[in-house]
Amino acid sequence: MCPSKNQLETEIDENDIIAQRRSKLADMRSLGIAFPNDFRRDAFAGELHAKYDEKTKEELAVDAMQVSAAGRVVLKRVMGKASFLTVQDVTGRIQFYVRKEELPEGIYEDFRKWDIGDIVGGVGQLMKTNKGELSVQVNSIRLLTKSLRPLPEKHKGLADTEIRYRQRYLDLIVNEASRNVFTTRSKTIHAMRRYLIERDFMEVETPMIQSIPGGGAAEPFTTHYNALDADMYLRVAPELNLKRLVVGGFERVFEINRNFRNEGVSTKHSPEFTMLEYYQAFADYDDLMNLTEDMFRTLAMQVIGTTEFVYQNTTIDFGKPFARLTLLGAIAQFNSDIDEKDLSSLSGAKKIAKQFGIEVNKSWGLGKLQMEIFEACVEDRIEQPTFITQYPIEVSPLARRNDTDPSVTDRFEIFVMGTEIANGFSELNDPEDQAERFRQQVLAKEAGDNEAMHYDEDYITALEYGLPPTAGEGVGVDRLVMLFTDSPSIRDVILFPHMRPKK
RNA sequence: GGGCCGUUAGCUCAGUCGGUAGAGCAGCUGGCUUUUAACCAGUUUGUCGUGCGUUCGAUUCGCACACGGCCCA
Repeated sequence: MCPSKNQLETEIDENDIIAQRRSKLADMRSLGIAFPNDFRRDAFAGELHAKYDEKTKEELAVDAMQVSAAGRVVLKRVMGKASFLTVQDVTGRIQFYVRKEELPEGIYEDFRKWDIGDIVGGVGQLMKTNKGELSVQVNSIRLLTKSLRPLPEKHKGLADTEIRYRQRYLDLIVNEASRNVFTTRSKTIHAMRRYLIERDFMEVETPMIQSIPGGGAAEPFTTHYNALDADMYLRVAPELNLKRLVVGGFERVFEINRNFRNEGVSTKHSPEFTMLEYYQAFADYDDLMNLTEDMFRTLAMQVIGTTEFVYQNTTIDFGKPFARLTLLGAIAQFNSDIDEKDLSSLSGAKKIAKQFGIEVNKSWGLGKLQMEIFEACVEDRIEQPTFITQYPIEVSPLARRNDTDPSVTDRFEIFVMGTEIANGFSELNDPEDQAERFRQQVLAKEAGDNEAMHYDEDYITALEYGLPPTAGEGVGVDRLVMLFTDSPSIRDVILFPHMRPKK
């Protein structure tokens, strides 16, 4: 009989270290339960340090506190009759002091064979060593889970980005900085949720699988829904459904969830990314800029404890009022040789676009040209948080027209360190205008723009029932976490970034 | 999709102007009852990413491919 593929792979993957550990596990199996689950702890490393680091050796000796702690062995210093183990749990590291004479007969000899990476539990007295390190002097120690594979190098850790992403668990075991990134991510999302709930927003979940992908200019992933026998899409945004909910009377809603865009991968783009999207009735884009500014400031304080932080060697200040510039004003401000007037005519804008080496597509209107020029000569250069407003109608098919200048919308995006962090606007609630904008999108799609939107008839119907005056915004959660954690790549803040399957 | 860089022991890395490889850590053996990346002595481990080519000989040179990273579109 041929061995299965899995067996083959396992065999190929084996080396001496794994074989030795597997043999140790076999010995454990022969003695009884090799993977026990009856050890209970009453202490965590981090709490022990927080509570007792200040106590002296003598004070601890008088108290003679008994604790039981558990975790993964990350360092060991074994001597003939006594040893020190550094054990890591979810809160940090605590040292175990293991003395042969305090353990039952024969246990110390077994213990000496345990490996770095094993999960152990120990019970004993809290004490301080002569060098002042808080430790648990164990009178009972058990191997709770045998680790068959050697951990990465104990000091330099795991550096190989491919392994860090593919085997994130290893990265998390070994690299404290990586653990911190993901706890910061969790705190950010928690604080965001609390911020909105405190302001009477209701959290909702809307479909990931949609028959018409809407709400964003992006190419969707496609799939087939067997039970309905229908081709479907993974959503590119929850926008249209959230606004349907506002039509339904939920005047403040938000969703923190994944969006999927079948597009390029880069340090700033992941095809599967997390977005906060929220809608507030009886508010406009100006209200949301104010809310965004306050929310970002609040999150920074709550999550990293300061509104001033360093991102890739640049100090970012969320404490000062965020700059606000119109799209055309920003282009003019960052390029002293460009005048807003030149940007306002099709011929002038084309000329400027060509100066920046932009390949002008014939189907582009003035608005698209202006957007391209902005991206070419402003976006990357914005460092401190800056709202850009008044985006052209052509590139904002769901946003409300400005009352005084109908060629632009009441829309903003906020940029930090050359990256768009959020996009919001007063919602277009005129169903007839929206229908016309959808028709323009369909024309663009037919002309070959894969990112153009579909015509969503039901959404128009919803608007015809009446969407109250509303503003909404999407916030790139991953990108915000990148800022808070000083991470250069979006993959660094996603636990399991997509990788090409290994062959 | 294009450009550049990388892939060597379980991990972190060196190296070979072409003669099949080393260090530290981890592992193993021995010693050590307050260590701190413990220490001391000894010791094991590699399809040098894959394939093809050039060559007497390729981990090293060339080409292709795979995977990853960064930049650009």
